[in-house]
Parts: sequence; C-alpha cells; structure tokens
Amino acid sequence: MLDPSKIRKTLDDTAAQLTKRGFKLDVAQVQDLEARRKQAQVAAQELQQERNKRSKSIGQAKGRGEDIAPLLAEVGALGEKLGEAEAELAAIQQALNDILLGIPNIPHASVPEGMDEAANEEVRRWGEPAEFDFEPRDHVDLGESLNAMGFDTAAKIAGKRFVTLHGDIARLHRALIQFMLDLHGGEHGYSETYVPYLVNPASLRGTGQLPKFAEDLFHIQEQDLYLIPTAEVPVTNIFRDRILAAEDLPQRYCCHTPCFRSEAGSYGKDTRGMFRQHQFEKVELVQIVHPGESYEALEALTGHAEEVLRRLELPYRVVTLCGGDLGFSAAKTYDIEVWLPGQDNYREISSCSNFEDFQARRMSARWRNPESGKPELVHTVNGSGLAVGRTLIAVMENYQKADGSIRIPEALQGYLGGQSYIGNGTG
RNA sequence: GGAGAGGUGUCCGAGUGGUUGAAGGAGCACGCCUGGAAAGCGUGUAUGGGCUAACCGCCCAUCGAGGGUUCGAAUCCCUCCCUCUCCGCCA
Repeated sequence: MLDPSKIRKTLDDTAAQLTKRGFKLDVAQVQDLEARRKQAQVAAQELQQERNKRSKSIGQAKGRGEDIAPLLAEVGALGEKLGEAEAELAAIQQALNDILLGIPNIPHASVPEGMDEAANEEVRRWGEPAEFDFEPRDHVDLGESLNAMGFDTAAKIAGKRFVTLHGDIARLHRALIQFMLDLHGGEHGYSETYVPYLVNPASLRGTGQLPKFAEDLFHIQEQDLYLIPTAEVPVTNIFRDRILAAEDLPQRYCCHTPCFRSEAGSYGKDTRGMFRQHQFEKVELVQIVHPGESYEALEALTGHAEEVLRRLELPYRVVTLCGGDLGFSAAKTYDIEVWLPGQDNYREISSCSNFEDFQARRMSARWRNPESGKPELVHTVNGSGLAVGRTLIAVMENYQKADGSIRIPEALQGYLGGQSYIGNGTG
C-alpha cells in the first residue's frame, strides 16, 4: 500500500509515476472520495466530541447526586445522528481503502520504461551455454527415459501440472534443497526458518496477494486458509504488527517450503514438463531492512541467489524488469534466468524484489528509529534462492550425456554420497 | 473433542458501567545529587488518524477481533480468534 497522506498531497504526481507500470489511477474518483471523507470525518468527530462531553457531564452530575433526567432529555437524538454520521464515514473509508489496496507500488527511478518483457534490460551474463555434439533433450524426455519422472501418474493422482519424482532424480531434487539452505544459512548469513504452509487472509493481504489476486491461490473454504504461493508470505508476516529495535535490523531468513499456485492465468502456457506446476519447492530469501539500505540489500540478495547457479556451474543472465512487467507489490525486480538447453533459451529461475515500505505498510511492520524515537516502516526485500524444480530441470538438461545419463554437479556430489552420475552411463 | 481459567501500554500488573488513555511497579530518557558510579530524588515516556501551509494546539479512535446494550463500556451481552490447566485422542 502507498502512503495515503502522500497520495492525497501528490495525487497527480503519484498517478504519473504509476503510468510507468501501465496502471491508470482514477484521480477524479480519489479526489471526490477524499473530499467526502474529509467532510464526513470532521462531522462524525464533532458529534463524537459532543457525545463525550455530555456523557461526561452526566457522570459528574450523577456523582454529585443531582437529578440527571433533564440532561438525558437534552441528549435527545444525538445518538441517532452520530450513528448515521459514523456509518457514512465508514462507507466512504471502506471505498477509499478498497481503492488504496488495489494500487500497485510505484516503480523505482532505475526501472526501465516499457510495457512487457521485451523491454526488460539485461544487466549481466555468467557462463557459456554448453555445446552438445548431439541433440540435447529436455527434462521430460530425460526424466521419462530414466523412469524417474511421472507426469501421467501425477495426473492420475492429482491432475495436470503435477509430477512424481523417483529414485535418483528425487534424491537430486532433495539434494538441491539441502545445498541451497546450507549455502545461504552457512555462508550468506541467513537464518533458516520453518513456517506454516497454510496462511490466513490477513497474511496474504500483508504481502499483497489479497485482495486482488485471490484467483491465483488455492483456498480452503472451511477454515478460510490459503496454501502459500511462496514462503515470502509466512516469513515476511513474522514481522506483521511488530516494532523492531534498530539493532535488530537487518533480519535475514532463508526458508524452504512447497509453493502452491493455481496458475489460473496461464492456460496453455508451459504445459510441458515441470517448468510450471501447481506445486513446487522453493528456497526463499527474505530480508527485513532499514529503509535506507534496501537497495544495497536487493543487490546483495540477488548476488546470493546467483551464487547458487555459479556453484552449480549453470549459465545464467540477470535482467531488470521494466515497469510494465513488474509485480504488484514490487518497486524493483531482478529476474535471474537460467540457460535451458531443452528450450534453447534463458528462463526465469529466480525473482528478486525490493518492496520498499509497500508490504510493511500493509502489515504494519516497523522499527523504532532512535533519531525520531518513533516507529517507522521497515523495507522488505526478497527473492528465490532458487526455485528448486526449475533448478532440477536446469541441472538435468545442462548436465545430460548422449546416452541420457546425467552428470551430477560437483557441488552436489557430497549430498548424494559421492555419486557422480545418474543413469546407466559412466560418462 | 469435553471441562475450566484468561487475553489491559515496551514488560509485569490494578481496574467489574461515569472526569480511566487507563492506578502501581519495572524498564528507558533527561535533570538534580556525586570526584565518578550505584542508590536516592524529580520530570518525562503508547499507537493510528483528523483539523492546520507547518509548529504549537485542539479533536477522534484504540484495553485480543467483530457486533450489541447504554446518555456513557476496559468493565454488561453475543460471535469469533488466541493462550494456559485438566481429561480424551494422536503423527
């Protein structure tokens, strides 16, 4: 959420900044509601003040043993008028709040102009895509020939966009999780965390998935709980309604969870394989930082995610998302894209974002600034480090051999009892 | 799941309808005292919002959440959430 008083004071400027991401703010509507809010709020508060004064004097009269009947008569229809004024104010505030909750974050000045991914800017590239002296296969072919991936089986058990993994591929999948957690926890200074996979609506409102993006989530009606679409939701909400001491910043968490997404808006997109699934594993990096340090934190966090790919020796590039491609809550996002020989393309494997105070305001996550002595909003930064399913795909496709076997990256061999190949081949 | 107890400010804790935004204590900040410190004494110390160009100031809201009763609710009633104790069940 943007700062309501700032929107009020710099409405036109705010609207102009939002056009960078293709969002049209209805300035006239906000102005109208705001004017009505002001009028209604002043009216309601004056009536409340009147009520408070009279009630107090009734109490005082009663304390002195006087007859309060005439005072009660005087109050008359005040209560009714007050009720009406409060109801009117509540309705206006509700309407205003609905609009406010639906306004996306303002893109940072360094975010490139543009409306779709074609306008994203590549900032760096690492590694060279390997040359194969045979036609490289994609992970679906590889997985099925190894009898290690079951798309049909998963469809039978659950439905489309699920997978079963077996044997060494399942072990490799698990090893990737361990490897990532050890790297971020052990070397990058993140504290490993375990969280609920079901969350309440307030948590999703805090990070920005609700109220606008309910159709992307799996919802459990009976208890009104949602399956998490990313660990970002439960981890960031650890700090909802909290005030941290200055010395508690920054907070850095790494967290492995499954993620659940309905993929409602992506029918027919990436339907082959396990690139886009309803359920996937991810190791998430989350930082709660001093507002002056969030952009340094974003650079550092992106570097931490990249380090996973460097250790696995997987070629990748980093792009800055343009305004139109930016997620709802983000002020700036770097996508990390890994090379996939099966698609002959770089594909997203991590998304690292600075949300500035957008999420913090929604969830009232604050720190006490010693300079002012007052609670002020923190900044939140997070990113995937990395999406595990996609990393598995990348390892399989980049490390495949002509006979369909897969070499295991050196960084992972220790997690697999020293094993160096998966499959029938010896290399 | 059954029975009971409870959720108050940074923390502990009083308050069961009326000058209570909230006693008292702890903590913290500043001042006095001291050679310095401790102790002692004094003062201050919630959050959100509105009016205002802004400061000062004034006002409104908030005692788990949401409704209700009342001129007036932290206090009474209802619903929900959470915590604790005992019993049952259980990975």
